[in-house]
Order: sequence, then C-alpha cells, then structure tokens
Amino acid sequence: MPRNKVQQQPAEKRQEIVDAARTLFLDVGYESTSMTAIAAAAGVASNTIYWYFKDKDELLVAVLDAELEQGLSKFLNSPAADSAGRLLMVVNQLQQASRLVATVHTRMHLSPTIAAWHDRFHELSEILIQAEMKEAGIPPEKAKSLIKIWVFTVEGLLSHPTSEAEKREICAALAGGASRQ
Amino acid sequence: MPRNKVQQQPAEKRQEIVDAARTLFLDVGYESTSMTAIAAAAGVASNTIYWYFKDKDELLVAVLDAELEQGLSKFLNSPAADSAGRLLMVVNQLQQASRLVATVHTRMHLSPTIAAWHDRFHELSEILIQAEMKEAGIPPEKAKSLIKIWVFTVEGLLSHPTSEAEKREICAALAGGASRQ
DNA sequence: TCGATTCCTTGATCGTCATTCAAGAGGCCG
DNA sequence: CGGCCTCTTGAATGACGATCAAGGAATCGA
Repeated sequence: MPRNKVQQQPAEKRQEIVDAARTLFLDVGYESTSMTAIAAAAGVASNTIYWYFKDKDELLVAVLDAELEQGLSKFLNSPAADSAGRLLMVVNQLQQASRLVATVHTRMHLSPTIAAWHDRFHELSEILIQAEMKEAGIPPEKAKSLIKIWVFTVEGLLSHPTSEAEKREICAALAGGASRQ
Repeated sequence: MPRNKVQQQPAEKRQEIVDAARTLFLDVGYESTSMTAIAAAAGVASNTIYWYFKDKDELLVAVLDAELEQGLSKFLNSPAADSAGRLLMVVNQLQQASRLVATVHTRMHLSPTIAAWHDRFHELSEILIQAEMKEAGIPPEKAKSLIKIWVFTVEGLLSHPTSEAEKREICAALAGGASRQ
C-alpha cells in the first residue's frame, strides 16, 4: 500500500477557505454568498472547495465552529460579573454572527449537518446557563424552563435590531426574574 | 378611454395560487417549494404567478397575511383564560406555521417586502401583549422588556421542538415571572 | 361589425447558483 | 520507470427564480 504525496502539507488551504467563507458569511450573509465568491476570495477554483468540504452546509459548520470556539474562550476568560452583565456580554459577543442565527434555523430543516450542529449548540448553551444558575442558587428543577427562556431571548435579541439600552434592560429583567423564582 | 374585459372577475385564481402556496409552504417549507410546484398545484403555468405577484417573496407575504388573519381571529375569539393559558394557545395556534418563522427571519435580510411584513408583525404582537399585561396590572414602564421576552420566547418555542409539558412549564414561568415584577 | 385596448395566460428563454465530471499535474513508493 | 495517491481545475449539468415576446379572449367606442 503506497502512501503518497506530501499528505496534508498544504492543509492550510482549508483554513484559507474557511477564513474567506467566514468573512463573506458574516458580511453579506450565507444566502448571498456564492461558492464562486468564496473561491475567489480564497484564491482557488470553486471546485476546489468541494475537495475539502462535502457541500456549502459543511463549510458553514466549519465557520460556525470557528466562531463558537472564539466566543466560548472569550466567555470563559471573562471578568466575573453579575448574571445580567455576563448575559449582555454574550449577546454582544455573538452579535457579529447574528445573521447566521436565522440561517441556521432555516437550514436545519434542509440539512442534517446543520441540524446536528444546531442541536449540539443548544446542548452546550444550556449546560453553560445551568452552571450560571447553579451559582445563583436556583434549584435545577425550577431552572429548566428559565434556561430555555434565556436561550430564546438571546436568540431573539440577536435576530432583531435592539438598542444597547434596551438590551441592557432586557438582560436585567431576565436576571431579575430568575433570582426571584 | 375604453375600459375593457370583465375586470377582476376571475381573481379567484389569485386565491387558488395563495392556497396552493400556503399548503406547500407549510408542508415542505418555503425554500423547498419551487414556483413550478406551486403553479402545478394551482393548475396554471409558472409564469402566471408573476402576473399576480411580483416575486416569490410577495407570494409569501400573501400566505403570511392569510395565516395571521386566521390566527388573530381565533385568538381574539378565544375563551378568556389566564395569561399562561392564552400564551400557550397562541403558541399552539402558530405551531403549524412554525417553519415560516425561520424563513421570515432569513428573508427579511434579503427582501424589503419580507422585512416590512416582519416589522408589522412585531408591532402588532407587542400591542397585543401590552394589552394582556395592562390587564394583569403591570405598569407599561416595566412591561416593555417583558413584552420582548415573551415575543422572543414564543418565537423560540416555535423554532425548536418542545414537548407539550415543557411548553406549558415555560409559559407558566413566563407568566409567573411577569406577575412578580 | 370592426378595430383598439385591456386582462390574462403561456412556451421559450435567460442568468445564476450549487454541485459533478473528466482530466491532468506533480510528488511518493516499490 | 510506472503505478498511485493528493490536489487542482475548466467545463458541464441540472434546478431554480424570473423575464420576454406572443397571443387569446373579452369589452368598448365607432
């Protein structure tokens, strides 16, 4: 069995493609970004993308994972504040990827790949918020519904244009409502 | 200036197109429904649709308006219950159109027509919820953030598969959190 | 009745997009 | 060398939303 070629040496090209896609997805949106445009930005032929990714959705998952990893590390290394402050920070951190929220919710019905990513993302989010609530002294029993409300509200804030002041109010109302349960 | 033809007599064809589109949009989703399929279901050539509607988005708005009108009348004629019960009823009423939630949020970035409909929908929703809260004795000042939280949570419930029991819990938590502000 | 005007419908076509195909360049191993 | 793998590409395919040019049918003024 001959093992050939330099094997994975220029796998940086994969990263270049992800970077190009990420910029375009965040800037003009997934739907308005053609594979040709991504290829041009990455300096390859559009077919080349299909050597590294099965389809456009798998490329989207790569972008989402990159975005998630970056957001997660910022969140975990953040200066500890109160729940409302941490919530607001998450919202603002995710804001730049806000266009992708609707895209994921649309494409999860069309692509099993996106559906799987979406499920993993929600699992992770709920785990993180549960930890947040445990720290605030809310019993896991009562917390279950609140977690969903938090997640849905964050998604709503990302999907709809909201002023900074209003975001702050809403996060405070969420955190306040939680501590009073 | 001759005024000709029977003028709008067979405008029922427009309704047939909307009905066909509605069935397909709710069943397989907007993105997976081709204009050809709608035309076939309505018994016309695909071009004919473009005589009645500027584009696919305008047809979607017609479907959304029909769905909204139906849902609204059911909501207003509903037996008065507590806030949690009325919320849950709205969620279940909108459930059949749940696939369109993500579609609207995606296409509002691509189509001014959809963006306008989305804005109108949120205005209307917030007015209705505000009335609900006024009745519950919540001052409009405090209600503003809660309204958004309610709307976002309803959208979240529609976008994510949730068991009946969990929906009930979440609605109860929302209503309970509101009354305690 | 005749022609003009408007309403409505359609077959054919266009342009774009995601994706696939067939072919090949260039390095590695035996 | 010769076969085989990794990687890249120009060209094609097929689906879709949308447009075009052409007419049929109904009504009006003359």
